[in-house]
Amino acid sequence: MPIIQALDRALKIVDLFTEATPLLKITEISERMGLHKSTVHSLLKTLQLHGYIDQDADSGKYRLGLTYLVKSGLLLGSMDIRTAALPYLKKVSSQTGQTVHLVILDGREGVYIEKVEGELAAIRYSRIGRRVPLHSSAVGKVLIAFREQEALVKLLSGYDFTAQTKYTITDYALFLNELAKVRSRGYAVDDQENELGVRCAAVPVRGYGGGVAAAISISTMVVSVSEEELEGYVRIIQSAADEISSDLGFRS
Amino acid sequence: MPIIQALDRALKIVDLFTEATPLLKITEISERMGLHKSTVHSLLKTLQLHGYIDQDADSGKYRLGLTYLVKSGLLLGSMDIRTAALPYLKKVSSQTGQTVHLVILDGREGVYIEKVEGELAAIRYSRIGRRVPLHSSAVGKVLIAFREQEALVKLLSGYDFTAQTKYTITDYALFLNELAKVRSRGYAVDDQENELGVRCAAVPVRGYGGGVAAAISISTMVVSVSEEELEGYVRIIQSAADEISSDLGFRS
DNA sequence: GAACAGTGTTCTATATTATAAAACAAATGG
DNA sequence: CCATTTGTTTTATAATATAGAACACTGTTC
Repeated sequence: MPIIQALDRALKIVDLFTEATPLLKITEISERMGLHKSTVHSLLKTLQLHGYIDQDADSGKYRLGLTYLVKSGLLLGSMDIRTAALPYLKKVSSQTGQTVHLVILDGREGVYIEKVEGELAAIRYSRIGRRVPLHSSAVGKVLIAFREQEALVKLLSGYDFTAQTKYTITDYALFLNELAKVRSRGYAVDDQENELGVRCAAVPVRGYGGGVAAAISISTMVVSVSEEELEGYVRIIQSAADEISSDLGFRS
Repeated sequence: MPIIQALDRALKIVDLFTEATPLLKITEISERMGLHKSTVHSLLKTLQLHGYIDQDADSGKYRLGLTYLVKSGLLLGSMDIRTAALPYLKKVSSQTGQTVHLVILDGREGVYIEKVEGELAAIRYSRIGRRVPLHSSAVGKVLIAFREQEALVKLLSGYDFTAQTKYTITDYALFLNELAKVRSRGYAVDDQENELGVRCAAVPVRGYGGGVAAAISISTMVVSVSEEELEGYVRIIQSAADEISSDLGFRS
């Protein structure tokens, strides 16, 4: 097990910032580490670049950076939503026999963070961690439909509406129209827009703050499930999503 | 500004763990970083050593470690207590003309995290970040007096009762007795036990959870302030501490 | 006010250390 | 059961971290 000295030293330096000594000078650090000033300086600057430490404006001393807050929030957030959702996803899948997904927004794409395969359908293209376009998927539509107009415009400026199938919406105005429909109905549909032969529906999961934290989708094969049947499934994933949202602390 | 490559790469790797992709295989990481597997492996193992990433038990995949939670808690905690306390410390100092300290526990020592000098007294030995023994200071006594018996015994096992002055309590049993007195009175006194000519009083500041988060002390010169006057000061720092505790979310 | 001790920073040489290739083992899957 | 893909270990080399020296800057002390 080879240990990278530079990295190891840097993380040990960070450990020097305790409740007792939240502010440290570069000289103090080099003394306590038994390292040269210049060595410590280089390590500190690199840590600072990533926000692991900050430099006090006037005193010039170093303190722990906000990256720790950011990453810990991320840690808690993602842990919660998956563990909260999984039992409900399994329930929906066993009720319907279809494949169910949990997807969150990452930049300008959706990302599958959970998948429960149904007995009836075999959806191949999805996999946990895999990315999915926003404009060609039900989950993608749900993930951005409820955002504020301003944020939405910014997100979609320069967006690449590449056609995935012949049914994919490739026009900006048409897509905005589609999103308005999603808002009014409360759920999104993708009718072979992402993959031929596959029709999906998706509903939003809301987090503590009320924002859309994730989307749940159900994927069906057009040859075996009609549009009417899919609408029935929508009600099922809707109530599952509501229960998950409630578990996450959302009150409507 | 020289950037340490190894450290920079390691922190970039950590950044790959997003809400969207909380679990990553070593191969995925090396692909996305454009680095060799073995290089990534070494970096990961070193990060893991410090708890910045964890390895999933059965899948073998990596995820963000709990160190982020620990350090962010630390960050919030220390930031809150100092900013919350400072205005009250200044008020006490200007009211009394004496020097006021804010001290927290770090291992088996107290550490000054704030100091407001009074006009009348010039306390030389203290300084922010400097350490003070638990057994010879009023703040030290307060910091540990309200801990549970079990934790207290563990903390004091093998404790070094070095005499700071001829008045220092150097006996374990006598010290436990002193701590009992602190608990019953609600405040602690150090009568030239840490420095000849200096007499201090200290009271606890309680955090959100109810535990003793810090201690506030007032330091006086024995030649200018009588024991009776010091008792008057105790009431002043007591109410200051209560207000700070309240600001920190403590409800009695 | 001048000398001084302290600070953080930049630059440069060299020698240590990170790096990636290869070889290995262990698991996965068709 | 062979073929892939995985994570890990080992090893050589070359790139990189390291610390020394020199720098500029601040604030203290006499």
